[in-house]
Amino acid sequence: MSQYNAQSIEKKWQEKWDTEKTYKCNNPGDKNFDSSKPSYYVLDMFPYPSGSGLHVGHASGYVGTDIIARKKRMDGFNVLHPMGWDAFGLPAEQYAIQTGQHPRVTTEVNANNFRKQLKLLGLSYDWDREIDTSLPEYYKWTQWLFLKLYEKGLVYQKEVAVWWCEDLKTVLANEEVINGRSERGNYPCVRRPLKQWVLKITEYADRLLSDLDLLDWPDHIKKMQSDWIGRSEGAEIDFVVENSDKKIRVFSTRVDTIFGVTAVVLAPEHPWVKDLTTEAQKTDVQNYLNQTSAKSERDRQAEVKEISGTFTGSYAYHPLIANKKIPIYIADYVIADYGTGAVMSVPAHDERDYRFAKLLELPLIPVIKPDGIISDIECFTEDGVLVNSEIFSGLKSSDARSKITTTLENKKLGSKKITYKLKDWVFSRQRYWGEPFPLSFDESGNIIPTPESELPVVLPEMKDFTPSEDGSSPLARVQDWVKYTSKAGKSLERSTDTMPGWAGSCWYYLRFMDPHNAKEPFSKNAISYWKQVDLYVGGTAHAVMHLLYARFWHKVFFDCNLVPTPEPFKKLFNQGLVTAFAFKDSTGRLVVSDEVENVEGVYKRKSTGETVERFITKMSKSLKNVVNPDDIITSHGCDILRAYEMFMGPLDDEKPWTDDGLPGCTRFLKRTWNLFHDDSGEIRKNLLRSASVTSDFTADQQQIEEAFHKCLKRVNESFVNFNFNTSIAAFMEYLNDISGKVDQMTTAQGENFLRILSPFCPHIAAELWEKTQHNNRIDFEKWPELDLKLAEGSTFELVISLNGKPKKRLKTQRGSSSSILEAKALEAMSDLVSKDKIIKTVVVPDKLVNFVVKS
RNA sequence: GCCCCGGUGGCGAAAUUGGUAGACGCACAGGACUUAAAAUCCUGGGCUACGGUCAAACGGGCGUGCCAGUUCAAGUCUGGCCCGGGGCACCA
Repeated sequence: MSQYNAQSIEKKWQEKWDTEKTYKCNNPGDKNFDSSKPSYYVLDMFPYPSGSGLHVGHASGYVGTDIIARKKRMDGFNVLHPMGWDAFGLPAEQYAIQTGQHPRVTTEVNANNFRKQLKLLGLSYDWDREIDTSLPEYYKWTQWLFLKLYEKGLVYQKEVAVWWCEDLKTVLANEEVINGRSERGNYPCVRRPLKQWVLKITEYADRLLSDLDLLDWPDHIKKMQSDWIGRSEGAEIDFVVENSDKKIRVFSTRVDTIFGVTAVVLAPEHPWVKDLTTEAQKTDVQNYLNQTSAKSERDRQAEVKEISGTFTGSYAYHPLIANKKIPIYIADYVIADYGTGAVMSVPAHDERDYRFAKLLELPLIPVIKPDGIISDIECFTEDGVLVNSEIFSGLKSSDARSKITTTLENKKLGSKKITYKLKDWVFSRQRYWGEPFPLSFDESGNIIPTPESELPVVLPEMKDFTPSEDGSSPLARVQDWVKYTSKAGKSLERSTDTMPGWAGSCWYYLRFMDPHNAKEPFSKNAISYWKQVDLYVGGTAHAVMHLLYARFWHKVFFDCNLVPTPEPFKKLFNQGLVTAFAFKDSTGRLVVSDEVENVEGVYKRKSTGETVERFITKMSKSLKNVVNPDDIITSHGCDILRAYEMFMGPLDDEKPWTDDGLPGCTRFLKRTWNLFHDDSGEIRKNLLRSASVTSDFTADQQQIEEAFHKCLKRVNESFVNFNFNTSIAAFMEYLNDISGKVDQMTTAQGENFLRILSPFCPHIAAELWEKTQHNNRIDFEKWPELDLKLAEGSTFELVISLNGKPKKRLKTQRGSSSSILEAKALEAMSDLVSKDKIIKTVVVPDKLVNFVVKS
């Protein structure tokens, strides 16, 4: 056999790895655990096993982490590289409902398909650690950990105006609603008061923000998190209402503008609106309230530019100006659940207040002047110098803020305050497919946590698990599950809500450390060895929700002494989305890919010949532009697909999939195969382990050695930023460099090449390793040591330039002194420059000589 | 509107601290092998209404979105602008 047959090699090795458990990762305490090795935990964001399976986009991230895991093994680490299923949650349930099956069944079928696909990619997971968040042996510990949050007082029940999605028949978290529509399915959502379980994530807001500094994460992700947390420093100020004992509390970051206040504005939902409305204004206010509540939340957000509001008839006293009365308004630009739901309106220095004042013809009182420059802007929103502000006039904005706040504190009319955009996390869902809460109610309505001995609270089997019309949870229909008698003999009723899909993923990375522990979520032993995730790779889609929630839970565990680190994911890397081409016609209607043909660079609809426009978008079933890795593996091979996905570009770049580059990688692996085989298809004798060794390198062997170290240098460098495209390029270059010299190649040189190839293309490397008489596994071979001298070579091309423009090149010994370089360059340039015209010479050793001449 | 990231050949892309722009591939063109094709191998290439020449070799000029600046030297640094992608969006 001589031809490179990817499929048979890959099948052989995948079966071997499976039965041999080559990539099994031992824990401290296990028989084969090597405690002398340091740990490395590299994790993919585990998938929700969808019905459509993996596409080539998922594969690129998984291949990337696999390359890193394999390299780390060769660097002598114990590598934890696991995979599992994020199986609970809305998408799984929606899919089950659509296909008329039970989610338990679809989840299993889909997971089987995913596992099969992942194995076809040759990924070196320890499959013994596979987990499924929807199995009782897993969610028992989700419930157990939830009770830790409960014990810490971080769980409460509250009647809150929550996002309700009529189509999904459930409550959604703030993070799950985008512009008034559900993130999943894009259905309209409305605000609705419902009693819900809520987690006090706001108690951790400050730490979630400041601990971002500890993390090696991409800046844009950190920024998205800090924007979401939305910390702002300011003050709360009380405005005493005229003829009343009420004080309206407002929040402002611009206390320095307080002397410019011309109105106090409440959100329409503010609880005091009714009380503050005078008889004369009653109709106006009622009309306005009707008008705003009729607007759906979505409309309110869409009409950002339009401002509206009305007068309540009441007045409040300015806290710092004696006897000055300020009118009280209501307006829907003020948000009820941010800050205090009320603001002091300073039209001269705030954009929205300005528009509001223009609309209602309120006066402008400028109290801040730009520092230095004269400006005639009516609404100046930046910091400056105070004017017209009694004793504070002349102060800079920042100084004025602290001085005025102190004055207000002394008068007991205000205080420093930090406000967050982050809200507490609405944690219950009125759906079936999730973890039941380990909480019950006794006859007087007290909350009774389920004792550990009675965990898990098993999700009851239901034939019809569709959401209820009235918004109550489907579990409420399982009466004999809801009502039960506790071991202590009390008759109790269970909470019928389930946890959101995020619950399982809040701690799965910890379970992977000790996945079969029946006594605890993870052992002290395991967590103190693995500590935290060293490298976490996934798409940017989870930048806010999953990553914020998991950090929150982890911090609670840290406070409970369950984990040794304050953060779960040390380094985060965002793999770029692999997109695909799609087509639309002149009316903007989508045209499925298989109806389109390329006629000399113009895309046309096959049936009509009409020109269509190509654009780039996510892969989706409906556009028929999903590319499945299985197909490429069948037609080309897994190693070829792996090499190509990496060769397409840096791992964090977004890129559209095309087949165009596949032939290049196919040739690359064929050439690799042929490197180890002679023309008759026999394995080359000089590369066998038993080949005789000569003491000195021939000239060719020396060149092969230099080419190898040049290649190794680039491959090593690609592990810094995961731009593995340059690794593949370096391999190809190596093959070009040594072509014609392969008869001379030594066994050790062949071995080294296979070693550094193996993380990228593990099957062909394993096969050639075996064929060259090695009976161990290449996967645990030591990664070769770089010899920088060899990598750079003994000579270089000296560039000689004139006024910065390269003119000549000279092969030169590396390490030559500046004076030698200058002399050589001068001699070489004698036909172009005479020495007396040179006004300056710049010499960069091992690089170039530049002569500057007068023009 | 605000914030972040990016813009390099026909295409995907590469390029330490500023120091040979276009590595490595794809596609393309020419050649070798072949009855032929596939496969394989070799060769070529940024652009140029410049000089040169029958043609070429060769030489010049211009080139990393645009304009300016710093520098002996700019894809890389600085300022302004244009385009594309992403995030946030009445958060007081």
